[in-house]
Amino acid sequence: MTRTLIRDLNSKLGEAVTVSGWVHTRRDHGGLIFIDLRDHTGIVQLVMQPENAEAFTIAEQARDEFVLSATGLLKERDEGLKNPNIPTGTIEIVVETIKLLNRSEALPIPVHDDAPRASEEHRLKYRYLDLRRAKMQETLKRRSEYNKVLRDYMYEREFTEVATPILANSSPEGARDFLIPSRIHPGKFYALPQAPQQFKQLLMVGGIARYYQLATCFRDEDPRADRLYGEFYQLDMEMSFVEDGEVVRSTMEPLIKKLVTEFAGKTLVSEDVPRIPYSEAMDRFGSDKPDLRFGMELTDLSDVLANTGFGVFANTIKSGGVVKAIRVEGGASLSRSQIDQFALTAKSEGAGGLAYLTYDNGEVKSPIAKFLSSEELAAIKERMQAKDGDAVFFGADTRLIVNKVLGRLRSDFATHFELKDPNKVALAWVVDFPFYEWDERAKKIDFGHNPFSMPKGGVEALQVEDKLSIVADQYDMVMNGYEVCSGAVRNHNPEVMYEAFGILGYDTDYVNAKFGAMINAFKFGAPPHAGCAFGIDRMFMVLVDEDNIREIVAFPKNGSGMDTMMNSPSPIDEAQLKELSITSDIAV
RNA sequence: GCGCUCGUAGUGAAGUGGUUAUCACGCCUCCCUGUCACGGAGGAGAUCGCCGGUUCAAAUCCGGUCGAGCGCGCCA
Repeated sequence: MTRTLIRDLNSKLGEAVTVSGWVHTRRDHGGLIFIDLRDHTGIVQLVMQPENAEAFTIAEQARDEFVLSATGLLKERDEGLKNPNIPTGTIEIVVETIKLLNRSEALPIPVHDDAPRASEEHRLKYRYLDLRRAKMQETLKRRSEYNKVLRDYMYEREFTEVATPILANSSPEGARDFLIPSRIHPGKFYALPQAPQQFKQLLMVGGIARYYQLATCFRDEDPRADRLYGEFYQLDMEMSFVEDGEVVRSTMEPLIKKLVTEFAGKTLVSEDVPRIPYSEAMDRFGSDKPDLRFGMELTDLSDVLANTGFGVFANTIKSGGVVKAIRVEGGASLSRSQIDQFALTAKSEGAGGLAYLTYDNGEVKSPIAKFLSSEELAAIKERMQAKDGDAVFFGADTRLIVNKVLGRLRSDFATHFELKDPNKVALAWVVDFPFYEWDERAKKIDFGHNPFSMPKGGVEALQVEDKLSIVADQYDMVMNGYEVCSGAVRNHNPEVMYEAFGILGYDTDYVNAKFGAMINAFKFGAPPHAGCAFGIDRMFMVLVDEDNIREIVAFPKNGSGMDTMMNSPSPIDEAQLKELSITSDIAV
């Protein structure tokens, strides 16, 4: 008899049916056994009665996660026996025959969603069992739907999906590469692409005016809760002959809004997606990826406190630093030990300490209040618009450190006071990233983001005295405090490339050697082009309310870059290494 | 590479110097004909991550080490 999916049973009442799946739970009453059988569409109750000895014996031996195929009469349950708590609670299958398709040992981790969840370490080691949980089943299904939305949208707008090479070339800029030794060319290596950046620009030169790809990207950098180790996916896209805003406003914004409202069922904080210059984002929010679901902006108090008697503030300002503050609504309710925790966080971000004022019953309370004049206290209250119940937290240091510390605190306070509404999504474009940045360790300037973007103002803009003031025609999209996209108007002019690298001290030979394909291609009628890439794992994570990116990937690497289930990475035997002309003592 | 937190039966947790290390789920045996996280009786299962130290006494305190999570560095 053909197998029926459990979700389709309702249309077969009164018929003989066959269902296959796993033993979800078994309830043995001695003279009557129930088994809840689970397939990928649902759960149904099987009833085994002793009159049917063969089936009854198998049911007696069955245990959790045994694999069964059962045939019997599908009937509506008698009144009083129905269970309104489950979708198939009004029906059951009175079993005639059972086939035991496979057994299962006692489970190392629970498969039921209502059981306490095992540690991530165990879940990843037995991921194939973890994936049986309804939550994980649902997540992978949603991910598939999400990918379909992306593909359908791009296809409908006449973007051509092109696969670019996985065996690519090492790039001198950016993250660490994964290298693949070449067997045919001893001593030479492929690299897995960190992004299809150069290939997609070459596609523009190749006349594929609208390209996209759900591209696998590889980077050998340490992971985070929102960053996978090793490999991740981008919705990578590029367009030729685009006018200002065509990539961002007319093409990608509607897709992201559709994902937020239709796919995720969330509300946009603002239909209009603000463009915030990088420097303004750092100043107002202390972050280049600010969460705009809440305010709590950073306020500069350096002018008010320039001549204060509080030495820490005065000395900071005198030596060129700044004093800024955030007002935390309801912050006066924080206990001393809670504030100590936030102070610890502030220190971990580079602060010397965490000064604060609390407002209660018309009074200011603070360990530092006695160092501040009444005029200064009044000015702070006025500037911060502080009222009873609030607290004001200060950062005093270089502008860089103050922004970093207060930006982190702003986010942590918002989490503490539950200001991050999971049903809302705030989008923003952060624009005007610096073309060059000062590399403190190397004591030289380097590319800020991406050597392939166009400096705003073209080649003339590169002539200015202060190279750090040059702005790139480059932008990020921020979603609830997560960077989900990076894009740019590309540089399609070899002269600008040479000039941009020349400022860093690289001559044309260097550029020709490292980016020969692009430089050559640009000499043969390269169209102006622009594009972007969305980190689609991370964006999906935000849309489905997960705070760890490994939760939305079937087989992620752990925090040490290992797959403890497959035991990778693993040693390679001597013969394989020899074939790759790798001679060393690393073989085990 | 650095910082913070954690490591106790198969799983998840409790135990912060002193009886035989506690509980829940799971597992094993037996009983049970309407349960649905079935119920009842009994049982097995832990060198408290590892090494060293302090102490009359260490799961507990100290040092080291290994592993995990989070953060920093890093991520054009």
